[in-house]
Amino acid sequence: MINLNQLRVFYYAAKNLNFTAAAGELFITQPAVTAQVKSFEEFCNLKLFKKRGRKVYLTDEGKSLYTYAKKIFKFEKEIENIIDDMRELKRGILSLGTTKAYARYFMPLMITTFHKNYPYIKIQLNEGSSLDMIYSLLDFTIEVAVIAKAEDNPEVNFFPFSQEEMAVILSHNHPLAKRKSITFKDLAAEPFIMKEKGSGTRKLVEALFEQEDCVPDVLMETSNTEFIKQLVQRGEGVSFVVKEAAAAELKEKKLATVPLRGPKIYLDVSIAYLKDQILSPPARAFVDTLGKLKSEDIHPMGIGMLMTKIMAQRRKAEAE
Amino acid sequence: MINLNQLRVFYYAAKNLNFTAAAGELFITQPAVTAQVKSFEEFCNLKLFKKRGRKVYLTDEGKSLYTYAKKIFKFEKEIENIIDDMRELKRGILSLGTTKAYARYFMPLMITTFHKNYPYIKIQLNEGSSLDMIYSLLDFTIEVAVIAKAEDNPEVNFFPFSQEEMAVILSHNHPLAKRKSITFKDLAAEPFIMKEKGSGTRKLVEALFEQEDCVPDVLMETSNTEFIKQLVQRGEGVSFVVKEAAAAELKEKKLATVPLRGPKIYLDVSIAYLKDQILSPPARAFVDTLGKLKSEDIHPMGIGMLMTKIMAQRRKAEAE
DNA sequence: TTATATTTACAAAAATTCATTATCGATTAC
DNA sequence: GTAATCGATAATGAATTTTTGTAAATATAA
Repeated sequence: MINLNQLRVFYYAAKNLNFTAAAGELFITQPAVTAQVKSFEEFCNLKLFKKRGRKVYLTDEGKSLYTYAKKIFKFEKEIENIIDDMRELKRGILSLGTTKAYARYFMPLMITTFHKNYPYIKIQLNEGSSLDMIYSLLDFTIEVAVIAKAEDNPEVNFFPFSQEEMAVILSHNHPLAKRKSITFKDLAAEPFIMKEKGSGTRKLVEALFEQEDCVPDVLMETSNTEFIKQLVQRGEGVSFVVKEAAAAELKEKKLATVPLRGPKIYLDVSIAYLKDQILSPPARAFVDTLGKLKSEDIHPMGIGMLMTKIMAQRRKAEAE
Repeated sequence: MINLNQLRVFYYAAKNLNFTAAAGELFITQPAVTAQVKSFEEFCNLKLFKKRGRKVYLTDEGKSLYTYAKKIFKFEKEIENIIDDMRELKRGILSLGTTKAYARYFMPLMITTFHKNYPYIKIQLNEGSSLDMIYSLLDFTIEVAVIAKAEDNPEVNFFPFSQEEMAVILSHNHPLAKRKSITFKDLAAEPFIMKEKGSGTRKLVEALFEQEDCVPDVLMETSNTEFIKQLVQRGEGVSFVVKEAAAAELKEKKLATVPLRGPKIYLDVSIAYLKDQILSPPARAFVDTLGKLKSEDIHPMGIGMLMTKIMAQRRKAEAE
């Protein structure tokens, strides 16, 4: 195994053909160069320099080694640049995970914003239920997840980030659609389209039914919110979803909603990442970006408001 | 400047994804690996490994660095091989210098013999007068010269190697050609074709004329022995050359020779290289090869005898 | 030519880096 | 549940590297 410190000193000495100049570049003294070159020559069992008066030349052997040493120190310089780039977020990978709803309604904007600030960071976005994403955190597939706190996990930190208003959705001609307000007891009598296991929404729905001492009549369960909306639209059943996810259909009167009796229901959305895990610079930057949005405002704030806010910030930024 | 020792430890740790195994490969203990990796991470200001239970993984940043570190240590291995090759004479350059006469009559055989023993060593053969070759030694163009000791030089070591018999050459119909023997006094009366300045032969000739208190009537001087022989053959003058260099013409009766009165005259041929200069392995090997030939025999021995001897050795070697 | 500056070599001492031992805590495998 | 595996930590000691201070040789300039 070569002593690469000796090789480095040899390289600088060979480059300059002057030990004193090499010492200057290496920020050491000249005797240190002499000593290291000597050690390296002894290690190689080869003379690498020949001296004539106070001038220094490479032997043929020295020339051979120099051409290879050059390559090594070219790569060293590359590595230094890469380290700097990674530190300064000019290079890197951000592995995110989120739920389908967020992926569709919120992440695109969030990510383009992030990408504008950090244009050299590649983004990998994984989708799945909140629980899936927790597993992905645990097996290092992703570093940060934007999910509902579907299930607590001792190894994962959750930082509440936003609250999404939920809404009952019904087909437009559904009998309940005419009511002023309803309760979960009412919903228990209807076929219910439930989100899949591991979903944060499902956990919330189950809790709400239980609160009112009733059980949903689950017609089917799926992870696909688009599918849920279509089934509800056809009058196959009712469901309870993030309001923003059905905003378009509600506006276009394809779906109906009725307020629940009592306070509005929100789905807590959190930023999640592993406990005791130092985040990579890209992940850190992403979390900070989200954190900044949150800290400046009062809750509850859902996707809709956040989007409005982000758009406003971007317009402002572009105007400057 | 990266601490390449730290990079090496990182590389082995990343390769194994196991600090203890890396320690084993590096012949150090595991705490040393932990410490070096930690130092390197601190230097980079980046986390390079993530740990889950007692398993270790690379972060994305670690993966980036690993791909580059691999390249560095691939080159390190190459350098190690080159060093070994150079030490073991499986690679290298032999820069020789010699006179035209030797280059033509002796070196080809000498070099093919050397090349058979050291097939991977490239040979660079320079030609010139003995003095030219001394200058080439001094400016590092060549490392070893096989020349006459035309001029002593305080920086050059001369090791007598062989003695070449000299001969007066005359045109076949030259009046002196009929004599039983001649002296330099006789030659002083004839137009003399002299070798160029710096030539070992010239130095010898001048000394011999001086010994007999006369000066040569120099018709012309040249470095080209072939040219000398042609001029002599045409009867333009006489000359004094290494007998072996005119062997063919003498045999074919194109040239005549007459013995000098007194003992035979020899031109001393030496191996020369710089004083206090450690020879490169190829040069060392070449000098040793010549040295071995010399030490086994009694002087005087000229090119002709040496050639015979080398041929005999080679036949013997081939028979084995 | 002499004086001056430059450049490498050498030796001893100082400083720094590096590795080891011993131990702990966490995790995994049997 | 026990033993084995693996990485982290701290104190100690060894090895390496660097510096300081000269010396010797040789260019450079006056």
